[in-house]
Amino acid sequence: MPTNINQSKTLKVKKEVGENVPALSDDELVSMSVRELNQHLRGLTKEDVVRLKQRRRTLKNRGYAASCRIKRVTQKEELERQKAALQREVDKLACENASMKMELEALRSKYEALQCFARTVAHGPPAPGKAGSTSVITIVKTAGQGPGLAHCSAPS
Amino acid sequence: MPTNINQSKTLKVKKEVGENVPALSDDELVSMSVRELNQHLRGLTKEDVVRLKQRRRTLKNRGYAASCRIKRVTQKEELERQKAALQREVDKLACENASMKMELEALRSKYEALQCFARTVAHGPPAPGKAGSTSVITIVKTAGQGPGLAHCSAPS
DNA sequence: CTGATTAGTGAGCAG
DNA sequence: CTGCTCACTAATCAG
Repeated sequence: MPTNINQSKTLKVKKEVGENVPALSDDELVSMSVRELNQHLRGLTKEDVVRLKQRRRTLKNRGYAASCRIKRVTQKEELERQKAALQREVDKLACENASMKMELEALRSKYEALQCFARTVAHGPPAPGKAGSTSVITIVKTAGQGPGLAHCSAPS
Repeated sequence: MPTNINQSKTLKVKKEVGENVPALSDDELVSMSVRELNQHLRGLTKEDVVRLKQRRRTLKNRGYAASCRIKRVTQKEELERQKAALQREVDKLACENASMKMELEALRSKYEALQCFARTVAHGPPAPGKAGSTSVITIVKTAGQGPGLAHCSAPS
């Protein structure tokens, strides 16, 4: 609203001064180089020159303020984006962590079972009771792994 | 600047109308209940009432704008705070993850070593060579753990 | 001088 | 009406 007022005022004044000035629009004025501006400034009252330059400054400021607002929301969005990415990474790591914890526990069980078995065979070397050793191996196999124990359990 | 201008104008007008009104300050006017305001409104021109109410609205708006800006920066700080907390959690989880990975690998080594040992004793039950079994046990002990293997390795 | 930022202001929406 | 937010403006800062 105040912009329109200022604009119409300025246009009026310029039309009174002379019709060779095609009543610059805001867009024209704001996107004009300093050199171009000086060309349009020829033959104007010192007061009009000041007025026009001030209008240009105001228009420029309007754009700066808009940029500032856009930048503000952009930065905020960027922050939220980074936050979301970090949250995803936390979830991923937590998941990996949980599965590794399970894997570790399973391996510990297998290890203890194998330890039991080792103790058994170590204590009774001359009499490898088929029932005892086989049962231990069976339990171990259900714990998860295959090749190592399977190979180990193979009767020789 | 425009605020001061408006203020002085308003004060002037009120002083011209009557001296019973103690020339309300901005703070007084803005922090006044509607009931209190109505008391101060008695005996004023309809125009003055409108002017005073408008000034109050403007002052209120000034406060609202300030609140809005404070809220904006507060929210931004909160976002950054949360982001930092998530980053810390990521670091913590990544650390845990790495140490668990190492633990898992160590346990796997121990497991394989024990597997080797078990195979050895299973293959040669009647001749438990002290050197062979002891050497395997020694290797396992360097891998990390103590009690399980130590107990297992105890010659019986 | 140019561009960015801040506080104040009115418009306008939501409750 | 109250409170909040947006766009605009002038003032002011930084380069």
